[in-house]
Amino acid sequence: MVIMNGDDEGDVDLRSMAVRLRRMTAEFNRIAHEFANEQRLHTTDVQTLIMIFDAPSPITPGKLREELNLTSGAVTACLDRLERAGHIRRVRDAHDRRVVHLHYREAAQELAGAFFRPLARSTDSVLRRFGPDELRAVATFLDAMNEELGMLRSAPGPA
Amino acid sequence: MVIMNGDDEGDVDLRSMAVRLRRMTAEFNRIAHEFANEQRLHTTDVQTLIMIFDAPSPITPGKLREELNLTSGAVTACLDRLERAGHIRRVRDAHDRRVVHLHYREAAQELAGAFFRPLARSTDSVLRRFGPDELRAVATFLDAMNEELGMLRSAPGPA
DNA sequence: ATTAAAATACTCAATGATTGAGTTAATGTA
DNA sequence: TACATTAACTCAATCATTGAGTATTTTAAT
Repeated sequence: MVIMNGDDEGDVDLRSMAVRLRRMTAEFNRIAHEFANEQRLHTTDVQTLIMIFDAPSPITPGKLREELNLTSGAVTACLDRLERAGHIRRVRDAHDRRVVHLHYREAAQELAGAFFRPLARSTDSVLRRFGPDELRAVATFLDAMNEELGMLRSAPGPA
Repeated sequence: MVIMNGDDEGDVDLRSMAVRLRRMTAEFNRIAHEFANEQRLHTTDVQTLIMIFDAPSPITPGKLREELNLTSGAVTACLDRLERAGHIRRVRDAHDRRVVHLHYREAAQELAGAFFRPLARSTDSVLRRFGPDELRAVATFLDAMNEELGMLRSAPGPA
């Protein structure tokens, strides 16, 4: 069977899909970096804010360290910057007093709005073109990718 | 109509889709950062290498500056590191001698292999679960997103 | 109870990538 | 020929990140 690389008619092969995915990641990163520059923030700070926002329940510095692949010192410095700028709040856990929970403030909500709005518009404009079945396929694909990628957490190598 | 947020039965809404996309970007970034650490490279270097690899024709430092949202000084430094490490080659354009074209060397190919292999395995394992129609839907979605995100290039603001 | 080990977040000096402002060289234009 | 533009580069200053170590709290063992 001949492997076709194009988007036009042929099968969707692994390589073309991987390039698409990498391209999208690059686009997202570029936008995040652009936004960070505008807001006098750092890319790390923006990534951290997004993590804090998207987390279903208040996240901890340790989890952030793991998710962003930073040292604990870098996380502390990043949280210091965000706290100093009034974007987040540190809250000590009452039961386990070693743990800190991170909450965002209104200032950060506005910031997040400014960041997400254009993205949401783009995403919405794309989603509108698809039917429910196709959307479900895309959602299932993304969920599967996220689960699969989540399993690639430095299986080898020490902590 | 009631907006449902879950993955189980309800419609796929904008919010849930946006979160999925952000999550995937975060996973990719984490993996790239992890790989960079292992290889004693920087995240920027890895991103640059990926751009050089995925570009259909040899890319220039100027294009990189634009894509990665860096200053030209940072790009030069990054390319210096990659060239010193034997990953890339700078080639002056014969016709416009201001322009430099970037080519990768074999060393970089091996590096890219080490980086992409696990990702490819994950992607492949996911793609295998979908039929041709669904795959086409996903591919179309990604293409549309990439085009739409590509249009979000700092429309306002000076260069 | 007491001690040791593990876990969480933090501190701080050193490193080094990135910025910001310029320079150099090549090309296009009046 | 002079002027403006473009592409890449240089370099001192800045500041995020690392790496090693500290402080505090919790868990497990004796």
